[in-house]
Amino acid sequence: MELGYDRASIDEIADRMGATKGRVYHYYRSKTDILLDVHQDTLALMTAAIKEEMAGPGDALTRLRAMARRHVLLMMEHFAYARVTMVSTTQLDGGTERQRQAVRGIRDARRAYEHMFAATVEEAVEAGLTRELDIAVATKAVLGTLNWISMWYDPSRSGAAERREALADELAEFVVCGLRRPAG
Amino acid sequence: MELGYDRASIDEIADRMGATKGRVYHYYRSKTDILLDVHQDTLALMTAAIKEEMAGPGDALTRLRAMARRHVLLMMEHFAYARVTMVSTTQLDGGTERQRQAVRGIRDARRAYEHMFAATVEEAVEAGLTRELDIAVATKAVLGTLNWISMWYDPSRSGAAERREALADELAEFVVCGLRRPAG
DNA sequence: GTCTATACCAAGATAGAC
DNA sequence: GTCTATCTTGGTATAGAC
Repeated sequence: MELGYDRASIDEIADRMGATKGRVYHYYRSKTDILLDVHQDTLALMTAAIKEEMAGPGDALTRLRAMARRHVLLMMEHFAYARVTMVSTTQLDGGTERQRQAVRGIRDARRAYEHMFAATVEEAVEAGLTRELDIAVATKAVLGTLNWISMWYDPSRSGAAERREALADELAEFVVCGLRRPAG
Repeated sequence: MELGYDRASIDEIADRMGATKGRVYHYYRSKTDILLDVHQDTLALMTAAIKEEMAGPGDALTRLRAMARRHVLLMMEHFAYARVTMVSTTQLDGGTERQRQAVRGIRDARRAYEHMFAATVEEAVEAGLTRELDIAVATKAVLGTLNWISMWYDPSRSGAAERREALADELAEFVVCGLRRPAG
């Protein structure tokens, strides 16, 4: 989270655990495997939560708002994971076959995650709740608003639960308004 | 753009120039200096352009739309620079005093850049053009939508000028709608 | 101004004692 | 399961010929 993948050396990681390399390598075969694990855990956690919200009550825009809110709250709550997952997405590449397979799995999981948002946007469009828009681009816009949190949120500064709720509400409102058909 | 800062070795850079290390080090004292230059050039270019749009005609939301459009078009046109600037923002740290000073300059320039958007959002709020919102968060939301392009746009795939214009319009519309006071 | 050759070091990974 | 010691490599940077 603080240093990025490349700058975070195994020695540094071990230091923060109050240990040495040996311990790290007892649990992980390689540095890449650690990163892959972080991605998998984060995606699994967030996918489960968003799937829940997606199945909730209300029309498509109401559910999209709930998904956005939840997404923001999860990112803030698990900020270290979220930030790593966002920032190092493009750097995923496996050396061994096992790792390449893991990378493919992660890419698929990411696509599936984004697709939950895209599908809900599409539903909103078809229900006539939105202005005229391109579904793919609108989905990127929504996720951009939400994911960009990983670039500016500082958990040590605004970590209070109420503050997080307020941020989540504000950003959810922004994306819903960005899509919604103007009244009248 | 393709590999990120750490993975892009000087050897690789030289290769793509059809040269060797020697040439690179003839023009740059260190790898860090190359990155600092990319940041400075990008910020200078974009700041000049957005300042223009900011001084344009129309109310605050109209100008914000123009700024957003221009921001998107610039990011796509200078995509390699834009992507590097976004992705490596947090990795800027200077070893020498000269570099630390450059980093400070870049941070200030970034703040000033963001402030142009924040000031225009504030103007829109004060003119009563927006719904009720937190200016700082709304500005982050706007820039998130726009900057997230650096994570998904593929210039080799959708590089046609009309396509770029359409993307810029779509995203600009999204952010304006995200802020605007609902009619009625 | 550009190259080759090389110094030098940080960091990933392993071996083996305890 | 954890450590220390060590191997190995890739990558930044420099020296100096052309």
